[in-house]
Amino acid sequence: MTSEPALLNRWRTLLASYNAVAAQLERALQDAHGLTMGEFETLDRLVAVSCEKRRMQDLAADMYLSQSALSRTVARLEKGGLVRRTLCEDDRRGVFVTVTEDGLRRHADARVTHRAILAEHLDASAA
Amino acid sequence: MTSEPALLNRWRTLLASYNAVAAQLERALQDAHGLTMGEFETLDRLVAVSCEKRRMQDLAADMYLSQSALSRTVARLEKGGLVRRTLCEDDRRGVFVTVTEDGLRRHADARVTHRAILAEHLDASAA
DNA sequence: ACGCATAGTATGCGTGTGCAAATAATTCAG
DNA sequence: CTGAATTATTTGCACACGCATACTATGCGT
Repeated sequence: MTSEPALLNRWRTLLASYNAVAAQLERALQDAHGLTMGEFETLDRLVAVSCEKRRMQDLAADMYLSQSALSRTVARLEKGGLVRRTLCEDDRRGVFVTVTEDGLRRHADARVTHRAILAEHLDASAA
Repeated sequence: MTSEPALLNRWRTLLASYNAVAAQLERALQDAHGLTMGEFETLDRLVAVSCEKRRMQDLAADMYLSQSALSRTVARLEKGGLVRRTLCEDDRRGVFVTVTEDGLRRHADARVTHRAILAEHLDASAA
């Protein structure tokens, strides 16, 4: 059990760190690659297992986004041609999501920016 | 200088911790007190120096919110009667913000919820 | 006094989000 | 085999946010 003021302190630190980094990330990814942070994180997770198709719910599982937000995020990515949604034949309630060639390229580019921002702003706001 | 995978790891952790706690906080504060996280944080900062009036810009300084967001947040708080905006006589460009009696009460109530959520969810997602 | 650059706040606009309800497909009781 | 309960995803809606811009008030040079 942690003391109350210590908890508050940790929260304030977390809040500050997160917002500092997130703001820069959002801005940089948007300006340089036209991607939301959520869109990039989604791509990042998809690419990590690009060998296999992933269902929406699998994606949602280790994402901080709500199901509805994820649905729309994938929709945007699909509209941009970075991702494809295909019906799951086994269980037609499910939807498979796969990264396209374009998606792979955009992700590779954005990844550089992403890492750069982390290196620059995550150390600065370290705990 | 930190290694690249380590940075990524720290970021993922930060992301997860923040979102876990923030989501619960937002929900709890909203359900129990009709307050946004931003509204509560604003109140919290105002109450901390309730002896003195604070200008918008002073508030903005140690807040993660943009100026426009802060402006609207204070506007909402004012509409709810938790806060009062008065012109700064010295420099009439500035606006002073003060907490009302109602604001103090609501904050005191919400503070309990706030601390409880932190205690419950901040340790769980500790680094 | 006048105009011009600057500071402090507020507002129009578009966007992403979460919640709750809707839709679509599957499973299971009877 | 039919209808209720369940799972997977999408959509209607309202809201908070950031950016760029507009608006008001100071300060300063002339």
